[in-house]
Amino acid sequence: MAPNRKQIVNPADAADALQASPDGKEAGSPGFEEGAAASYAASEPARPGLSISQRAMARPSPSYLTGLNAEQRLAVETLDGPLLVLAGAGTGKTRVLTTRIAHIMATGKARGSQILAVTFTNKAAREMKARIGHLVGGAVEGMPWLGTFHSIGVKILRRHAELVGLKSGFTILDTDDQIRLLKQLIEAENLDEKRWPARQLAQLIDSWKNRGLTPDKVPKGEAFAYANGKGAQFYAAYQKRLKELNAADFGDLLLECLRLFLEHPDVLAEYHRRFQYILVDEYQDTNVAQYLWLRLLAQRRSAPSPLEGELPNICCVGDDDQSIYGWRGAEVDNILRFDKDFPGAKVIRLEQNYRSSAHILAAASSVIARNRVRLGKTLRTEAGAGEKVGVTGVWDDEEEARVVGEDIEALQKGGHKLNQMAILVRASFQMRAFEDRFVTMGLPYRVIGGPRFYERAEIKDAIAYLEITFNPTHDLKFERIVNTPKRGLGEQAVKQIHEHARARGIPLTQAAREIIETEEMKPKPRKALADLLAQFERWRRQGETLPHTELAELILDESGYTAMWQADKSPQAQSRLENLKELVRFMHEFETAQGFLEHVSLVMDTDSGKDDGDRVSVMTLHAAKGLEFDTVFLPGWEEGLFPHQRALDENGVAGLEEERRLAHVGLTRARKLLKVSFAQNRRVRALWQSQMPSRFVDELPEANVEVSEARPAYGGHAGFGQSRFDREPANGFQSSYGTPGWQRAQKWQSTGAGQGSGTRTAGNERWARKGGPVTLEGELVASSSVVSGEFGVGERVFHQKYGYGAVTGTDGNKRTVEFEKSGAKKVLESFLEKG
DNA sequence: AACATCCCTATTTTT
DNA sequence: TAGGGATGTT
Repeated sequence: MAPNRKQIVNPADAADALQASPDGKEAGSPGFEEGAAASYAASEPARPGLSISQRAMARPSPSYLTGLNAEQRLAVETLDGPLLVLAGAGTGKTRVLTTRIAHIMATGKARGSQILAVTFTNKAAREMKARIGHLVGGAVEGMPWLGTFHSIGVKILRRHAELVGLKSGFTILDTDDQIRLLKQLIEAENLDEKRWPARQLAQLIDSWKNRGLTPDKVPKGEAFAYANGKGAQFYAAYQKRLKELNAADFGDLLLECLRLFLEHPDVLAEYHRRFQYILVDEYQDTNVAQYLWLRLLAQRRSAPSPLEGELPNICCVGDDDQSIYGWRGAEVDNILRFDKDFPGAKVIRLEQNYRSSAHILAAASSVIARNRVRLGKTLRTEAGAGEKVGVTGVWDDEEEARVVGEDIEALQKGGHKLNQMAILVRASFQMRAFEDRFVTMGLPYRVIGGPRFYERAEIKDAIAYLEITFNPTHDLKFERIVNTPKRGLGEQAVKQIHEHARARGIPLTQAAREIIETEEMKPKPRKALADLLAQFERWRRQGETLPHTELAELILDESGYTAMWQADKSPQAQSRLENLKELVRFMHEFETAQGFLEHVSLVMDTDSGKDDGDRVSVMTLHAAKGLEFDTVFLPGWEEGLFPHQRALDENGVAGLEEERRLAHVGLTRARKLLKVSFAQNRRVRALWQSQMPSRFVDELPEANVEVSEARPAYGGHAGFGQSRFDREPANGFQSSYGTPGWQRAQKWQSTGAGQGSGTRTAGNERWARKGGPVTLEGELVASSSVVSGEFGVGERVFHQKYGYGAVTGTDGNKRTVEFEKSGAKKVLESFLEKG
């Protein structure tokens, strides 16, 4: 599908297309907060309470500026004109952003309410609020325009809803609703839903919206990507339906805002006056629509004060090397092009890394340096060399999980907190092996990301009940729960309601109400429907008096929804009930049901970030962006998995580079310890595949890597054909043997419980390790959990794979053994047992 | 309406 | 292989 959708429209062209509407009368346009705008003038101090001398004293070095390095400080103090802050991983990006805001307010350049600060996630917005509050020493109530693109979009849209064909109370559709709606449109067109899935259309429409394309602007060629050219028609029909339903989907929150700004320059001008400073977090993740939105807001034609130049005060912070969301519309190009989009822009690079030790940083830098499309940064650290990056080859995913599990246990014994360890995978199916292993080990872990709270069916159902109670015209929510739990309103009944509604052009609930007055429907469903409608009505009345949380409980109860799950004997039913309780608990944080619903439709993370103890985190690389851990495990570095084959197939070099950025994100999550691994064999769907180590493994510089055991003796094993591990055994792999790192690895590999030598350099940690990676002689053997003692020459030993034999030589942690059945082999001592 | 069976698909995922 | 969704059967 849409193979080259990214190439077709140049964002800049799209911008021009959208800007075609006249624009120029905002200069003296009357009205909105004219007076207020005047008092907002930048020369006026925001804190008139401060005397000049007080402010002057604060000027030399306000306390919030101390501790910033030179480049950070410059980024904070360069207030006027466009500024791009290229903030490498771990360089204090959020600190700069928040300090900058504090600085703007402290210097009296603008008040909190005149600053637009956008983030991508609610989490980021929350964090910024908290940190600004900390800096300013108080509440952040003064920053109403700090939020996600979407939440700010909604806020603006609600104020001017009528101008784009909505009413202020419009609802926000989630993906389910969106697809249900499209399905109906597709059915109405008598299109084969099999051949043209609604899901695909939804994605297509999303991608158009991401690029700021309204139905009339969809490129001809792309419209043909769906149903032989009906794509754009469906898009237009869909938008029309949304307006009828008084609803907007996520894309609309931005796109309709854009339309609003373009069609109503006076409204745009109002925001021009309002926003004296604009700050954008994670700029590398913006899509075209967001870019256009920002550009419109930033490019005010008339400066509010003659003292201010024409240059917009927009500051974008981001890192092109951490752009990993291209697949969902992000345009790295936005950040790459910043200085062209905003003439006169200054660029400041934050290159001082405060997170990782030198080996880790060097490894990460070297990998990302292979990307051709990047602005380029050179990260520095003052931290010590630290540990080299561990690279391990293992037999399969099971062994990988075991090895990681053992490492974690050893670290834990050495006093490391599980909270400071993470396993970052490329694809979520990889998590399973780890979960299985951790469960058997009894190792506490938590999975981050995964199916989100709000995406769970029971949560959506509960929300649908609430929504339909307060908003009877919400057809999609009605449909969702008419027959959940089953109440005899099957396909037939729903169809009947639908037809009536369509014929009369009324919402479903109203149609239902009319139908039950007639004899049209069979008695049974008719009664069920009448009961349901009566319930809606009753709940609505009760909602006027009951607190919303009690109402929610009542609804879940009386609707039979809770009972439905109680009766369900599937294993997940219990957790679903838990989730419902959690939802109600969560509602307590809101004043009203409406407030809750608004929040839920936008902020779909519950961030039940309760501290549930010391646990290892397991998550995808994508989910890890922005986080950091002392120890990071990066399993599954295999060609096809990472870089993912599909990224390569669908996006070629660009896809590879995004995968490489993902690798870079993963590597830079680690503070002290980083362990990369790859398996020779992995079950991909049904069958076992032999895997080749990822090219990214080879891109890790020799000098910063410590290979622990991975060389198969014969290159015949398909998996290793082209890797360094066998391409250049002499100076590649083997050269590591002499390094201190390698010797250290040997030491802890051979360290067992029965042995006293588990201590290791670098700090006071003790590292104990049973078993180890087990690639030997091209064959892999399951390691026994039984830990061996020391075996000397002449001792009779047993090996799980090769059987009995006698030790004939020693080499570090390896033993040469003359096996009775299979001849001489060199094996890791830890796999030997007493014979 | 409930249950069985077939068929398809299978990275990453915020809002 | 597994899970979900759609279709078919009782």
